[in-house]
Amino acid sequence: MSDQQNDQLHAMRHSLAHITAAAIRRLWPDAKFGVGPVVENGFYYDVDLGDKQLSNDNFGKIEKEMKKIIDEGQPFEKFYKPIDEAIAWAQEAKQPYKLELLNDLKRAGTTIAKDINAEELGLESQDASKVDEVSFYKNGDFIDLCRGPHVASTGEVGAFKLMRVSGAYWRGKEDNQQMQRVYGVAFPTQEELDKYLAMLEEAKKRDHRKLGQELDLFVFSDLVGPGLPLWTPRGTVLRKELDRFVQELRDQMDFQEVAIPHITKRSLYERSGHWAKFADELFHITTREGHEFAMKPMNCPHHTQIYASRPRSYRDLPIRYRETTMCYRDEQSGELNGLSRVRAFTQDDAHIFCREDQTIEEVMRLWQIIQDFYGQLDFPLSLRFSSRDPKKLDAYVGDPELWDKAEQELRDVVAKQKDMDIESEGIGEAAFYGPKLDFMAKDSLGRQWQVATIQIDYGQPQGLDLKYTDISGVEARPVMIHCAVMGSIERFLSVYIEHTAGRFPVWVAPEQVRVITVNQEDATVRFARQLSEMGKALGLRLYIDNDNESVGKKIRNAELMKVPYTVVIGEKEIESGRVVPRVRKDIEVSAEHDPHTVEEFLKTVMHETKSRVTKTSL
RNA sequence: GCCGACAUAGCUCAGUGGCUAGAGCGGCUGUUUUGUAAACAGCGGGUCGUGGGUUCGAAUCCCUCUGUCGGCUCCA
Repeated sequence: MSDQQNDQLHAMRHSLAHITAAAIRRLWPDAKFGVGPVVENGFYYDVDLGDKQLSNDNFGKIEKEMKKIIDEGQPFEKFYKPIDEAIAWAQEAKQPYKLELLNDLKRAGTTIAKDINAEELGLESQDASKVDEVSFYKNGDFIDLCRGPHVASTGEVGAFKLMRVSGAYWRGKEDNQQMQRVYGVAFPTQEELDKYLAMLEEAKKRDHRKLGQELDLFVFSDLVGPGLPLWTPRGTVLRKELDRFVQELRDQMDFQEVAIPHITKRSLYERSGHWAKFADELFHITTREGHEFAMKPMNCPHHTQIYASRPRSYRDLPIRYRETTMCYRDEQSGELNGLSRVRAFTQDDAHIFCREDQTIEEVMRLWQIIQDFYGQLDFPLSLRFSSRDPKKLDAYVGDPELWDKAEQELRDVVAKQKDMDIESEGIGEAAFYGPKLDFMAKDSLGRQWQVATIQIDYGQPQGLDLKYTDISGVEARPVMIHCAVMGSIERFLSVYIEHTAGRFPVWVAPEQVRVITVNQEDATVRFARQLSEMGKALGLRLYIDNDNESVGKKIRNAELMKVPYTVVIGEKEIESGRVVPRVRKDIEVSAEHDPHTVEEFLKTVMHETKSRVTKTSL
């Protein structure tokens, strides 16, 4: 899409936000309005209707009113008011939220409280040198404080649909009044809107919570508690296979596996800095003797204590630890969501302790692991650079100079990588101990998810007083590099399940081959068992369906479970000793479905498993 | 945590103040021995999420708690 088209779409969506507000005001004249910006795929408007609760049932009415306004083809007119007149207008119109914004504007030269995103308030271009004038837009009798731009008239806004209403804090602050946020999506044409809505439908169909249930991958128990997924045998296969792949890639880089307890005395986190920052999010434990412990919310402090257990020489570095292990965080109940946000999650974690002169090379090699992993899984990656918030420097541990150094090192690594560039900057999204390179995976529906991360950390080695002896016999401070490839396996699987719609490639599939018997005769069962035993000897995951059901029914069941290969065993197979594998429909088949000997068939499946191919060769 | 919606059998769902709460699928039993996406019959299966209230009477109305969902806030 060209910039011009982009600007046009932005103006359409922004104009629709105004039309939404205008329609709401026609229906509820006492409505108080907050802000109404453009967001991804659409727009929203925050409103305060007093005691009146909006629900989806009201959308028909609001949309009808919006369509009237659109049909009226009201021109959008821009005009300016001196700031004091604007304030008088807000008082007159009984718009306390607008009044607050205008008063801020007058006082501080900006409406933007330091802690709020300018774009979201829709006012960043109300520039400080011109505080004596504020821009307004008017359509019909609806006037709104706004920087624009808008389309020429309400008749030019394309296709839209109101989607949902939800609570939202005024100016995004938890202590503030909660308003009702009306969301809409909008596109230039009905076709594009329909396409977007179809994508949402598809996303709903492949929702990992739904597929997790249907494919028997994981469950939640009310007795165990929210945010604590339990993995079934099938789901556990996914976890193991993916993790094994990560570890094989790491083994090429000489990582050593370590193991740590899942709790610690509070003193560790006081030293690392976690206690001060995250005490509320820790699961706390008090022993019967009154000592305070906590469940580990991450692994780095524990790992540092293995490093610190003996004197280290510059010759020992880099020391590379890896461990796939569970962490526990007391997330707010409203934050929990399927596998994407849980209270117990598994990190495929790694920590490197190295000399400063080794940092860049180590980061580059970690980067390679990440690329290999996501390349194999057919995920395009993009890069996000997460740095300190320059306004909240006290929220971080470590010397500011070392932070600058760490951020520069990460940028240097990016500069050396030919095939990827920083796509977005997450200012204020760094960890409290160091800046991050975050890798975003784009799934098959075009959605982006943060997955892998590489972090350079000078803060914790300092706080925990890690050292080594350098070449001149002097004590030196190692650098710590954190790297997770999947990040949280739970979260990664939520993405991967939706990316594949549960149609996992053969090497990941919990069940690779289903053997279906035509009847329950001895010879049939014997042949099926033979095939299955041979497969298991090769390390394959096979399951025999010998139920007293029609072949059609058993095929259907295998299809529903998205098993990649199904073979039917009956008289023909017993006589010929050959099978005709049925291949899951999404898999591209290069050859005809020729009969294979059992050995040939199993060998092919094994080859696909060992070399982790995504497409089948049968 | 906050705002709102929702919670009926293992699953998907019907039942909006009035007989003993239903269906399909799944489960079990029997019949059938099946050839590439659903054989037939029978039988089980529910403290209608929890606790309280209103009422002659509550799955149904009200409150509490728990859980789930959509957002907000948060995310080492």
